[in-house]
Amino acid sequence: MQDPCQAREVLGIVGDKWALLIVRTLKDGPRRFTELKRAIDGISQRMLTVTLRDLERDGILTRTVRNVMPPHVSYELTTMGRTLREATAPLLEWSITHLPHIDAARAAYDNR
Amino acid sequence: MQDPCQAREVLGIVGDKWALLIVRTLKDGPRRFTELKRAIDGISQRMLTVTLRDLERDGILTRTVRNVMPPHVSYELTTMGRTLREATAPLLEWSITHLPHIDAARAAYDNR
DNA sequence: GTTCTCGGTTACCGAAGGGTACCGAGGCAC
DNA sequence: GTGCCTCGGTACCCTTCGGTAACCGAGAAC
Repeated sequence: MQDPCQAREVLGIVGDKWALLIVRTLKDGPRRFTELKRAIDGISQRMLTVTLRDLERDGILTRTVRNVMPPHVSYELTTMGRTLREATAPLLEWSITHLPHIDAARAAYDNR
Repeated sequence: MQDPCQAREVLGIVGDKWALLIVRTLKDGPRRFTELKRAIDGISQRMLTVTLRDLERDGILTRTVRNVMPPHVSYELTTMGRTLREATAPLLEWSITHLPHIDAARAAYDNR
């Protein structure tokens, strides 16, 4: 790993809370906008729109519009997106397994 | 992975650009404040202070002060911090190797 | 005595994050 | 007709994030 400082700007994108969760949710295939909104608890409509747009711009996922009414827009990981998914999986797993430890550490810190 | 939504708040911490870079920089042992500042190109003094404090609070690293003058403060990963380091390594590596692809995708998107 | 160092803290302020209300067009019930 | 629903997205607005710059205190170097 020769230049971690150049990675800074990339981390600004993929090291985003919502981006990580979106990529994770798309791991099993394409999803529609509203499906993502329902699957990712707590994300607002605006943040979903904005983050999807950013990820599309960066080539992580594709956006496919079918011109029907009501609108049908589906999002799917690109090849690069799938490699990103693999790279982020350990971090997501870590977050879930260590959530209680972090809560405990934080409580201990705040009681000092 | 049963509850990705609870992971959201954890990701708010560890999925932070600066936190990822700090954890990475500490992988080879303790570092002093100014060493970190020099190693992590582009971080401001304020963000280094704030992020270190958050990571200490969450039990990712320890802060050791030696009461000498000039001050000597060193930061070191905890056991949990080292497991986090392992979980984030793939993402950092991915960021560095895919930086050019992302730049290209973004340029293509913006030219549309 | 002036200036440098380390490891911060604080005030200021612009930029970015993020929630809510609203939109448009078709379908359906009545 | 008239309501009201859905889907995907935007406009508005407030709040937090985060960079810059100034300051600190005590020793040490010049």
